[in-house]
Amino acid sequence: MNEAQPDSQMLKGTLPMLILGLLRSGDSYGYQLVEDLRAIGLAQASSGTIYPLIARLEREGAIASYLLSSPSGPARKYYTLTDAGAHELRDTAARWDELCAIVIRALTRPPDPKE
Amino acid sequence: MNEAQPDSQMLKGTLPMLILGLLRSGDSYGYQLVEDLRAIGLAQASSGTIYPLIARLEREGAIASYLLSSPSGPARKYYTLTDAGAHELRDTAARWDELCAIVIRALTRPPDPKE
DNA sequence: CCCTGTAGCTTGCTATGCAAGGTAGTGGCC
DNA sequence: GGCCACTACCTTGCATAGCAAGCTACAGGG
Repeated sequence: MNEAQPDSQMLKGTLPMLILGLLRSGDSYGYQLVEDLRAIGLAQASSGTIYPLIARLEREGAIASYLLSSPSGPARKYYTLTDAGAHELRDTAARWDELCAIVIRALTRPPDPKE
Repeated sequence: MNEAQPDSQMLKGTLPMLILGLLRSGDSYGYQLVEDLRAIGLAQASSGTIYPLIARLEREGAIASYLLSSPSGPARKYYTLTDAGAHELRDTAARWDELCAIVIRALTRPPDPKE
């Protein structure tokens, strides 16, 4: 029943891609992004990871922010994907695909007959 | 022409799986494993990464080693997959599959209609 | 008045990939 | 002999990034 959770090391480098990917389907804010990540299977997603990450993405220009008041708490800081961010997402996804291909090659390699 | 290379962060946590996967097709040694990783597409694979990693895997009992003289240099330290290592490989591969599923969910999420 | 939920953020820890460098054995070349 | 290249092993120091823990603050309910 307990679904295997990807450990935190395995997650490294893929999280920015996940955030940018989520933002592609509409603007969002930190708290919501954490919940979205949990909803798609990343139970370990924590705000201590996400907030520094989105701060970095904004600093790098991949996302931009604006404030909107919340009906149930402090103001929300919404993030939107910039053109640079969309480009970055495509690049990162290409690297991800390449990594997937490498993993497949390593795990499906035929047995060495000389042994 | 230049194939996208997965960056080093993205690689974290998957390298042990790759090593164990390669060893499943036959015993090998550090130098050879580095070359194998390059052959399957990981151009950045370096001995400074692999040697500490296989040392850790042996310490943890996932692999075991034995020495064999080389026809062209110092003795080779061959590594073989233990039962624990095979088990570890299955577990890690399950976590990898789960991560792949999460990535797909994040990148193929339908656009938010409310926007 | 406190507790829960929402929403933002920081600090300190840790794991790990990698460049750089170091040692050694074998063989080829001048 | 002296030098270089290739093979083969290993270590040190650094940078990155995920995460637990903790902090502040607003809103509403008991």
